Amino acid sequence: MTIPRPTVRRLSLYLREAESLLASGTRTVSSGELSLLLALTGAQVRRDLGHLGVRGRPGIGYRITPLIDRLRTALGVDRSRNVVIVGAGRIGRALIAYPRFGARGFRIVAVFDTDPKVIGRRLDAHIVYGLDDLESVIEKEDVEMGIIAVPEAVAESVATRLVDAGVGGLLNFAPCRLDVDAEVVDVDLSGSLEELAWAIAGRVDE
Amino acid sequence: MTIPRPTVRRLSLYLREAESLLASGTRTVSSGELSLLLALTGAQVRRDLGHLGVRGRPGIGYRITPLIDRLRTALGVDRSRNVVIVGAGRIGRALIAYPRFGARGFRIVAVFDTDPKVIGRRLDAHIVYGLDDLESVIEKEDVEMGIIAVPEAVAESVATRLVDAGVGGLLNFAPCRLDVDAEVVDVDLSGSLEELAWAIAGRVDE
DNA sequence: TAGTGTGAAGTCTTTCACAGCA
DNA sequence: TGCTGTGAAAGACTTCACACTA
Repeated sequence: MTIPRPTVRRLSLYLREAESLLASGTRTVSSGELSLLLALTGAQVRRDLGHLGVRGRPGIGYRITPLIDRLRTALGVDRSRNVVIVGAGRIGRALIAYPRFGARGFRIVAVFDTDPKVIGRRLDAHIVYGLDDLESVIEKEDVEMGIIAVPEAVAESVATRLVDAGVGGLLNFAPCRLDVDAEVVDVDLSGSLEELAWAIAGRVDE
Repeated sequence: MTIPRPTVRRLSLYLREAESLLASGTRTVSSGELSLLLALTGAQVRRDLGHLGVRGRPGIGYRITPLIDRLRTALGVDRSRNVVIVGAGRIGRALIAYPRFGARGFRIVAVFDTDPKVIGRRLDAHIVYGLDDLESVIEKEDVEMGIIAVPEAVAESVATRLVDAGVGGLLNFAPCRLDVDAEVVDVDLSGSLEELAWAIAGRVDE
């Protein structure tokens, strides 16, 4: 039972919405309600939740607590995971204390940089390590994921070192492809703005 | 001739790669070469470029200079566009001087915040404005796009003000849906990390 | 009655495979 | 010969529509 990638991306939205509904005292939600909140169709919501094996009750909808539990296990955020950030530049520093990471069980256990002026400095709760310590920290802290927030020029070499040290997943902010033997999710900031420029330019050929 | 959304997302990659090839002195590139560089298939590259009306030469490939020109006009980055950032927190500050925005013609013309301790302060080349100035600056500077880097609680009200003031496109970093009459591209940082967690958890139901 | 679960249909995207061309 | 451009096939995802049910 494999879940389509577009569904996976939506699971995150369902989880966020379900938690918010639970916080507001709601116990149960229908596919129609969720579809309005998230700008989807009811059929899509039912299909997506069906992929997870979540069953709703006709006439009622889905019970929120089991829904949240199932979403968490499906996304793999039902337990804590250790994460390192490589690159203590602007993007790296913005992510160090990003509260939503902590709320999903992603624990930033170390931050690395190559700049001697930054190494050893305290950023939020973290002392910045030199890149030399990468492998030892990853092993000691049982790191599962890495965030690449370094310049393009060194992104692939950093990625390779992370993967060789045992990291299985990379969140890549560098504007290039990472050719490594690990799962990679790219966050393409400029690409997203270009997609937006295309959309407002009228979506058509001039 | 409308371009599929998945193709649009790749156009940005082709543009990046083509510029890099041009810089290294290459004049011509085949679909096979591009597909290797970007981890796509040759057929996909040819189909994508075909959507743009770009023609290659059998036996040779695509001429890089016209390819770049065509990609730029298709993406709507063939001219400069004025952009504002709302929210001078960690994410907003990381984006103020993000060099790839400038390289694509996105000009950050103003940064806004509500925090009196930040308003009036200089961040890179920008003085932070109070939110009160939002509408006047947008009008004066002919702003086409806005970047939402504020907390979820105020994201939608900020978005509505931007759109009412005439901004046609929003890049949204807040973890919520923006229900506004404008093009919106979401950058879901936590969602991306959750997608990665799902991927390394084995992509299957336990 | 209000809402689920799901075959079947529809739509969108990718890939195949190959004629045609410089 | 090496590579394009593209019908046709395949595959992936979404939507329809409705029997079913608590």
